Amino acid sequence: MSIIPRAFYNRPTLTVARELIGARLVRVLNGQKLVGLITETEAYIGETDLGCHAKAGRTARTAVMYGPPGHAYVYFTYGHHWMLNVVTEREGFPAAVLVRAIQPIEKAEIMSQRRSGRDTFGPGKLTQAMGITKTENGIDLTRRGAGLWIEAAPAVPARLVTKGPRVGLYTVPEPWKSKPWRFLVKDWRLDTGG
DNA sequence: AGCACGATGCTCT
DNA sequence: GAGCATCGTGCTT
Repeated sequence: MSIIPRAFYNRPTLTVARELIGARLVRVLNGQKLVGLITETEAYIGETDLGCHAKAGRTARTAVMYGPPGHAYVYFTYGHHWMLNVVTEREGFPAAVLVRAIQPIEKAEIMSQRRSGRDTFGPGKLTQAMGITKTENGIDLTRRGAGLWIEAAPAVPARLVTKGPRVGLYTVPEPWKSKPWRFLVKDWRLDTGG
């Protein structure tokens, strides 16, 4: 399988968010190669997007979003959960795609164990299933070196993809709160042919 | 099956 | 010191 190159991420964030649906998220953990298909994403686009962390400008936390595309932006929230994002657009423009759900397809049993048998559907759940924490913040997802990368996969046809408002932006003002910048697979599941 | 709420700690004001 | 791109439990229907 081929790693998705940096040029893929150096494009409009909405395009990247849509095209990451179906891609293979790969994580090497304790010598095991865990793989999940990305089934849900959200776009966060620049300082003018009041749902995006970069709305407050460049800070220690958001610095990664201002860096080159194709890197991981991992942050901690609600006192419990790690969120995995992929930095998009040109260096200097803060934007990223939040990976909200995966469908485990290789070593699914390991990921299930790490979740005590519960599902991996949710942004904080997939990072727990794949062992992604602040250690992975800032790593280059276009190389295998750090044990976390994204591989290309067959395109998911438009009829299988839905979009809607982003989740959890309770206090974000309109129009940002309702922008249809969330992409997800219908029925939460891709046909893996077996 | 759905909703309400508490957990829990980091980041920014 | 408040708020937060969430999750799991427990209670209600």
